[in-house]
Amino acid sequence: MIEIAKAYESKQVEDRIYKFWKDGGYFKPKIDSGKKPFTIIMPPPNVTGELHVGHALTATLEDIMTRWHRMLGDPSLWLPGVDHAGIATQVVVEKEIAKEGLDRHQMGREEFLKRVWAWANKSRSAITHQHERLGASCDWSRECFTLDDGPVKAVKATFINLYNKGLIYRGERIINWCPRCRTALSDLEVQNKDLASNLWHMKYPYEDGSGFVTVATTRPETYLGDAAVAVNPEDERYTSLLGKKVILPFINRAIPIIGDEAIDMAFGTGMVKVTPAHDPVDFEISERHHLPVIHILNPDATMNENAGPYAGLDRFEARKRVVEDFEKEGLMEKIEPYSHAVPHCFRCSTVIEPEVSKQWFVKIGPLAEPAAEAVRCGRIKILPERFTKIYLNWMENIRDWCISRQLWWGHRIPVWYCGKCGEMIVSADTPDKCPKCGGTQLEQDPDVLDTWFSSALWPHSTLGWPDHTEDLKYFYPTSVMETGYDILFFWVARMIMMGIENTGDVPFRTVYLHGLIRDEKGEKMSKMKGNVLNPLTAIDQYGCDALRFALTTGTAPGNDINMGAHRMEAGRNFANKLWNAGRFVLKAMEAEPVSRDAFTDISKYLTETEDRWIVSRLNRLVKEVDSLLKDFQFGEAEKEIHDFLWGEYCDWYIETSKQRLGKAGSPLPVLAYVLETALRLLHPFMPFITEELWQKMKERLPHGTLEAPALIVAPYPVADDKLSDAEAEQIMEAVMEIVRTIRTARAEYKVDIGKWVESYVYADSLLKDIQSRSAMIETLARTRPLTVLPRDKRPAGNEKSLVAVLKDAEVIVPLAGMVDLAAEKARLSREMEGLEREIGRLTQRLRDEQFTSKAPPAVVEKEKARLEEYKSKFSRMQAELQQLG
RNA sequence: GGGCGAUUAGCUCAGCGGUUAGAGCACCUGUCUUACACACAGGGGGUCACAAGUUCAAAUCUUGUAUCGCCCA
Repeated sequence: MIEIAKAYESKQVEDRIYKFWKDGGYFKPKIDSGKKPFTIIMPPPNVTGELHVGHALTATLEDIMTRWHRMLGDPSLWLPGVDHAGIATQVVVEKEIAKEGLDRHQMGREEFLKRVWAWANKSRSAITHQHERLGASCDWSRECFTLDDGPVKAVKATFINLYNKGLIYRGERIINWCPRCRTALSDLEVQNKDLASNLWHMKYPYEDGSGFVTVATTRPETYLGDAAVAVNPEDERYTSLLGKKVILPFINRAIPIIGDEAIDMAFGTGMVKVTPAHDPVDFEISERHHLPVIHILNPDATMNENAGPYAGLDRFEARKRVVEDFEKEGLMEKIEPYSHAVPHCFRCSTVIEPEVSKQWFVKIGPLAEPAAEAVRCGRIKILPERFTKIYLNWMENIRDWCISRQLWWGHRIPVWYCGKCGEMIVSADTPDKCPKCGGTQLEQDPDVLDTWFSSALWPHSTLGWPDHTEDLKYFYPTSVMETGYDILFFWVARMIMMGIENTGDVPFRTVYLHGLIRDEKGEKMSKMKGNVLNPLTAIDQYGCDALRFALTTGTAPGNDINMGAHRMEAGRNFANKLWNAGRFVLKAMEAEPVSRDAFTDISKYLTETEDRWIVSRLNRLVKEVDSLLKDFQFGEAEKEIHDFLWGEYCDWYIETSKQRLGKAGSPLPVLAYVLETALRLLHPFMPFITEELWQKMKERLPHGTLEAPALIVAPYPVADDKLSDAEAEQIMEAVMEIVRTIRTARAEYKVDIGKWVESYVYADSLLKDIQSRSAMIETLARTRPLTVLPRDKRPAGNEKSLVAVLKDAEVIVPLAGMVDLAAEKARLSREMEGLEREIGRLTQRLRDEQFTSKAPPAVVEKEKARLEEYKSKFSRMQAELQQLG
């Protein structure tokens, strides 16, 4: 037989196993109309570059669910894909060509797009490779890109449908303009940052020269675009001023003082300037009062010709100059420090300009209402539940969605304009002449759609919509949408709106949101800080299973995760522990064959108490994991499996089995059976090491014992209550307690590791069971001779011994000459004090009629049993104390 | 300004109505015991942020306070 490596070497395993799965076709579900499928559409990562550890978490959680369902026998589809990520990718490639001293305008649209495609193709293969390294069991045959023909068709169909229904319109409204990207952005793509700035109190003289008014603003340069000064009509300070006019200094434009309810009387002087072209609230005011909309900025945020003396200046330079000029003329009443939210571009962090612009919008109300209702009535469940409120709050306060982008990379808007008659043609195919005037001078809208417009269709466009494909019929609505909570609005909310609109059904039943990955100190990872954890580096260093363990264990759904080397080390150590347990069992299997029936009916091999115990514990674990997985508590499920394998199977069962191997009544069938079941349980979480060990077991078992060709498609364990055995568990608890007690005694009195010590155990009810386990106790505790006797055989006397009173037994370790009698007495007394306190509390509680009548009977019974146990322990301790003299 | 989350052992976090509250790491002691030193055995360490309330029973539910973080406006 081939030597099995002493330590688990992930590098020797992962690529080979992944190829084995892929070649075996296990990732591709078989459509079976008799079975309910399980479907996850992967939220597509951006094609901007490589995956980060947040994507690794997404992939791990989705893989856990997919593998679990696949093992349950559900036709399971995990459909992978990548997002063209319009603005993000364009920014990245622009930076690339900037290194060559180029910009996209010099290059031209066509050349530039070639570069972006080259970039995208490279990234796509990198992303695929990374997913493979992560063990992702997704169906690569269905892999999709948002600019593939299918999604393109879906985008066009959706645009045209919505346009025809009047839900897409073109209009002049306030949008967010990024002067660096030179495109409009939606409200979601803006990040507000609180910045320390000033509130400038500027004076505008009355037209009639009778004085001046003072307005407070955070953006003094926009005075150039002012169309009015506004006060609240209720504001008694200013009612007499309504209708008067003031002059804008330096440009000498007269503007009226108007009254509008939107004005906050408490802000500044209660009198504000109104700049309709560059402020959302002011724009609304201007519509109510028919004020002129005066643009003062060029697309690159320099001042335009309306800025008079400031034309040509950058916006921040203009601000400086305006302030200086007002100060020089004594028109600056005061400048007070003021902190306020300033909008920034979420991709390039440039300060955004709110700006009136002609753009395409989605009228969102009619889409949002059914989307909100689907969550409100529970057709879609959001986990953790607290995000439901956040979702609904957003949906209920949503504003129309600006979907046109002045970018080149993306879905071109399917609209043409006739150069002759100005007719607008909305069409999926390129029209050759104007349907109105027959003109052939048609020009397509130069803009592309917001990336998130195509991602919104993702759960159905990937399955073939608008065509009525078999995939769409079978796999839609999908089961779960799993993603980070930071993407709730971008993705999930819009997918729900568009899914319902296009298909009439919700896109998914459950939304599972995970937390963000932070670094070890809890700080957000960013390239700037240099604290980014590259998943491939982590995998190289610790192994994929270790990384997956680190990402998902000991975390609660929706909570942020602090990642660092420590967590991955823990994962690696666990993998190694499991590997060595496997190595132990596999080696034994080479020496001693395990027959097939151990896997069909283990009960006939449960010869000893510990066999019944471990199988009983395993069965409890299976039940527990099942219910945790159903409840989306992946981390908790994984931890339970970890604790069982390490703390029970390795620490106790393997240890006790060593003495029995190779003899009659060998525990090997049980060792193998429990390990095989545990491997199946653990497989969704740590797929590589489990598959590798499972295959090695399969090789060492009679042909056909393990029916499945691979663990990835082996059945997930099902609990069998016939295997649970309370009696065996009680006996083993007593045995383990005895062993631990003797070990502690040895350690406390620094008994040489090689030295055997004598010990006595006195018991009654479990006497026979403990006696039958005495060989085991001897070995595990290195105690010999071990005498197990009924309590009435206990000789009187006060030899200097270490004494411990346990739940079902007393343990005496003589340790001649070493025991400090006073210390022993003190220890016993301390323990008794604690017991006394507990006894008092329990007695009182059980005497309380409220408790006995209101608490569930099981709880009352439990408390009674505890009281009895403590009382018994207490009186036995009392007796021991007396013996010690 | 509104909402959400966190506050539990030195650190990072689980637990979220029912035993005297757990894990990993770190720390201390001892072991290379024939699966594993990426390990084994043992140990120390916590008025579960604070206050009031609900309950037979609160780390767990409610309300308030404080500190930190996030989201929205």
